[in-house]
Amino acid sequence: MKLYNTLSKSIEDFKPIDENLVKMYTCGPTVYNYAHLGNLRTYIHEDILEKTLRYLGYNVKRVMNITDVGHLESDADEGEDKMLKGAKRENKTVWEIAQHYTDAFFRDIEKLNIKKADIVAKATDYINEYIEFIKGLEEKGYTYMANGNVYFDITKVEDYTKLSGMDLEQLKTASREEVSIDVHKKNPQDFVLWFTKSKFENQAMKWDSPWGVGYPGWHIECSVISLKNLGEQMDIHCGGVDHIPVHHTNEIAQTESYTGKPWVKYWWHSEFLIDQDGKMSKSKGEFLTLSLLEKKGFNPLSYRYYALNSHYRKQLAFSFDSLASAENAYMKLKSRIRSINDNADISEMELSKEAIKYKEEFKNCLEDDLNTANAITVLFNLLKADEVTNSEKIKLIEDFDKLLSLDLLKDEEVNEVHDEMAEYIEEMIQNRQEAKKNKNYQLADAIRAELLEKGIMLEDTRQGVNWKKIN
RNA sequence: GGCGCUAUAGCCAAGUGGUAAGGCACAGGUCUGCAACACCUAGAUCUCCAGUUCAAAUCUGGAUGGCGCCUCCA
Repeated sequence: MKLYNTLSKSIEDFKPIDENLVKMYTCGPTVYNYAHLGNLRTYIHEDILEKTLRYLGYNVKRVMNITDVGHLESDADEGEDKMLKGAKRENKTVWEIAQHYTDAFFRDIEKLNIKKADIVAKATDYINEYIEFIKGLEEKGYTYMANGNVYFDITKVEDYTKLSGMDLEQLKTASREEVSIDVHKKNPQDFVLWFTKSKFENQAMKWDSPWGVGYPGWHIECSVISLKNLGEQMDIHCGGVDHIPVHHTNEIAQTESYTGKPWVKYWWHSEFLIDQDGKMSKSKGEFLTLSLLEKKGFNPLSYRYYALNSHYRKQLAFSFDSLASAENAYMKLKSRIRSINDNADISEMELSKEAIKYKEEFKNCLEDDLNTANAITVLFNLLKADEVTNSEKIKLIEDFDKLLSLDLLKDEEVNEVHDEMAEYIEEMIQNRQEAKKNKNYQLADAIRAELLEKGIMLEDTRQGVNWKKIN
């Protein structure tokens, strides 16, 4: 399998450290608000990555953190704590906020058919481990105290910017004006490992530590949670591109300083979903959520289809028009599959050479740095293929859908109506057929119009009359 | 101010040296009393300029547009 590695800035052959187990870490959500569509796009592609590895026969152990301890707006200890801000807004304790949005997150990913990570770790469950970790860094001389906070000294690290490829000298001299500067830092890139100074009187999340009562810095959780659950080295670390220059860079600095070993073999980053106004951002306030899509009548899986139709390393510009077009395509795809499903004999087990060719093509697309758009094209080509039998098609679609997770073979119960209603519909159809036979088309059309008004659409097919519920 | 990504038909989007996948929408057709469904068919020389090459959307240089990062964010 070929995979792009941010560390080398090139596509590499994927070879896990231990061939029997792929260790994978994915940065999870900060639970002070709902996940937005951009966040979810990343989780969809991470899901594809994990499922592709499993599809190719690897065992995978995947860890995801839930950030439930407050992040500040910046290391300068300014702005507002996010959890606290959420709590104030909704009149709840920070713990309630965290629980509420954690639950909402898992509901969202379930609707999108995203597999839950094997291990889901809450940041607040690892406080003692953070303290041990910071102590370890302190003993090795990587830290300093200033203004009550414990800082990591990046000048002690060789090649601090190896992931981002940025030039530290340039960063020093040319920083944007709006960025507030923490005067206590020796170097602008130094970051806080443990805070004891907080401007927020009612900061609810506090723990005792050798440096005083306070709370952990925001980079530390990913390092410690991964060390605890995956050991000192891992294969793939995932996240959004925004994490490259700061969060992941700092994770590498502290983790490799702590263990003295190279940490992550492949860094995997997903590009942004952008809005008409640019990047979608939680802190901007207004943002698109999955439940908003549902309110507008979209199927969550249409969004999954939409996301899979583009590449994870390319920005995607979101619009309701293109989502609607994706939903249309997705619904048509499902209905085509349903029509072949009706006359397929699934008991047949052996796949022909022709059918296996499609399976290979599908696999090749995913092995090519997760080219999901082309994988879907293989699916469309399969549907059109004359040389493949219907039962083989169904078998292959079942196989593909283990990965795509678009419920391709699942029939929605769109036609669920009361028995009385069903009887009524059948009766009306009979009446209409009768009218048609008598060439009374006016009556036939009137019946069709009447049913349509009740939300029932008729379809005259070669096999007979079908009806379906709309809206 | 610095770093980086990107530009393909009305829309979404693959393709990274050999003469443009796929989907949606639209149009034409088959079917149908009509409509819808389904099926078939048609449709772009790849932002612009210059260069490398027998050959470029695909490599190089430049221009222009869009976007991201350097602040918490996927």
